[in-house]
Amino acid sequence: MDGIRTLPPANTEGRRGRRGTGQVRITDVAKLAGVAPITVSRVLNAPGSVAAETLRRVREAINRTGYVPNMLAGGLASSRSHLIAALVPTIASPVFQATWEALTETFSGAGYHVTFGQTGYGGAREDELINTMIARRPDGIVLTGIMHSPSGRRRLIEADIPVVETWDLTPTPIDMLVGFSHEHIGEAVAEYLHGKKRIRIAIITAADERARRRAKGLAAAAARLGIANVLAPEVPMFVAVAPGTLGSGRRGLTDLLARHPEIDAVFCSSDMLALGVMIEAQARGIPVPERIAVVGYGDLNFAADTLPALTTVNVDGPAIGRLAARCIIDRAQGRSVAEPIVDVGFSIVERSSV
Amino acid sequence: MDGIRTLPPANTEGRRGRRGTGQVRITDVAKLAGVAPITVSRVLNAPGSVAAETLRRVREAINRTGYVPNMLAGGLASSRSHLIAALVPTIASPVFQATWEALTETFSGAGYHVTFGQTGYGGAREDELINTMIARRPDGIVLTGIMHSPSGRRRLIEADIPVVETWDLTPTPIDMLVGFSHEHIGEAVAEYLHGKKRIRIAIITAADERARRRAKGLAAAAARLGIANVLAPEVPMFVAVAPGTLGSGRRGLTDLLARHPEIDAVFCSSDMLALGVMIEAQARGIPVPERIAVVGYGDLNFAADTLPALTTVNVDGPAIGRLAARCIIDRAQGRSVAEPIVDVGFSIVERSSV
DNA sequence: ACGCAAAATGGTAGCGCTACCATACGCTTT
DNA sequence: AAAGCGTATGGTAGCGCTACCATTTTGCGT
Repeated sequence: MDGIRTLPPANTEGRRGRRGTGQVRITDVAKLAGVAPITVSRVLNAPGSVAAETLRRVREAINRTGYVPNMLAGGLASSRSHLIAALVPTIASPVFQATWEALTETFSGAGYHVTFGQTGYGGAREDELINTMIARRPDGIVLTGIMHSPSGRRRLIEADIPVVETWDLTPTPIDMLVGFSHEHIGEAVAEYLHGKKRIRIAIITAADERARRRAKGLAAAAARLGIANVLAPEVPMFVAVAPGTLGSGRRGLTDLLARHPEIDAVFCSSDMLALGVMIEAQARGIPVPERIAVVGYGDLNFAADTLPALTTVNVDGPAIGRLAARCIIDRAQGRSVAEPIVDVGFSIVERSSV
Repeated sequence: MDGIRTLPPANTEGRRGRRGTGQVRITDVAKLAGVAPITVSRVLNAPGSVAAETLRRVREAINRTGYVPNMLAGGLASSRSHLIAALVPTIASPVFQATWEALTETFSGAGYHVTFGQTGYGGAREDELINTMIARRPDGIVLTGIMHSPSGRRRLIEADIPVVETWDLTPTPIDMLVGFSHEHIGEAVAEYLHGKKRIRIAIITAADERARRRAKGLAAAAARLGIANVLAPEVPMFVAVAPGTLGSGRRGLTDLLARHPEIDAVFCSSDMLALGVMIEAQARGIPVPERIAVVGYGDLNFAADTLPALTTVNVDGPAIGRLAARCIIDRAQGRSVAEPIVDVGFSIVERSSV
């Protein structure tokens, strides 16, 4: 690939006084290529505006010197850091994985680097994180969920950085929004299970704000449909620490069965919880779906391979990532954003656990 | 918390010519507090060197103006970006999750922000990523696995940035190293299964370099122990696309059973694959561990809750993260690193699937 | 051949911050 | 009282890059 040997840092002044890092600078490349520094800058940032022969000479000088641009300096000078800050509950959650992947990919293709900040599920460190992120002057900020804290909202607005809220819906976004309604999901699942003649629906949910809203949506619809409040006034619920694990799914079913032996369906706030429920059911010899139906959320890559295959709620994660990135890229390039609020919807994937 | 209203950007020059972002700068804060800009800088970076009363005045001015430091400028001036670049195969893998969490946490406590770059499991984009990372002048770089490409090694060395390779072992690291031996894990599992009288060991592995080395270690030890080559010359193996999923675990067992019905143990390159194997066994009515023993890798948070509970290999991920961060922090603060090469080892967690 | 626009290149002056050294002021030491 | 020292603060000059405008060169129509 690059058989050319790298030249030693050719700055004649040795280590250049006491400051700086002694690395190759744009002026070193410029000298070697016999052009002005600004021309090297153009080769890197707007090669279309440079003559072919100059382009060649400069590129050779770049290879020879092993020059790597200093984006701190570039960002300071141009007010464009080519950095995107994404605030997420946790980086590793499989539910968001596809979204962050698509987001990163789309931004990457447009020359941006995405950096993640983890707020934790409670969103406790959100305000603090917003500050450290703004300090790096990102060209855009992607939020998971809508921003509630007024001080956070104010800081984001004052920073004058394009913001996309994702994975939720609100009539009053800070700026742009790509998401879907968690309440609607709960309602749709209630209606779906009602259609399958289930009348004692229970919920196992992680202590996560959006999961709770799905639960609320289900409870409301269940009451409206006249189910789940025949024997008990409310939908039986088990709340686990976020993020939900297989183990908490098992414990959830155990607990629900002890308190409400009559339940005939469980809606879980994640597929992992649902898998736990099915494993606990198996351990107890309870047939799924005959005796108890199970519905997950997330449509993770294992959902189709469980025993029985898991019926779950699918959200088009990659679409959220792509669209969110698109919003910010458009805005950064001065184009107006066609649809600043997008509802990507959801679907129930019917398999064998209901 | 902050009931103080934020002042409007108080720069008298309006938007300050055509450049800049029109935001609050350190000089604005300095003017309001009646001190020199450098004193504000000290309040933020070395508060111990500022008198108590000055500290108070400056902090009040910071709150009043809503000042957020510009780290691009600060990093350029001080050659310290307070940024750490971590190159990982994929951000979302549960196997690494605890490591990246501990890494981020440790760095965060020392005032650094960790930014991730995803190389993909093949490490295809590694070289390219190294360049874009170096362009941001991080104060340290954390690699997953050891760096093989000579051009990558050269660039990292020339960039003169502290580097820690993790999650693997080599006698010739670029700089520092925190990891363990994948070959040893394979050998230990072979010996463990041999001790349990298993003599027909098979492997289900993702197409990941380190997973392959664990497999090799197992095969070598199996041959040495005189097992697994009685009927077949080699250890039966099923290779799945990385990262391994529950589904590929199921398909792996199906395939192995068809080709080698005599197998009595399976070593999987991840707990998720192992769970798939156990589910497929259940679907076929094959008792685990009686007929087939299953060993996973990763000791993920669901391993104790599967049916039967999964015997697996545990690696102290948080320790790797913490130690790697410590190495770089020590180096950045000019301290010499006590142990530049650390082997954190591993352990086999015995549960019920063997 | 000439004028004029477009294309290519360069000079200068910052971007917002901190390193470096200088200064001012108290307080102790001899 | 003079000298010396430590502490707190400030002035100046960059860090390495790009915006902005000026200048030079080229192409092209008439």
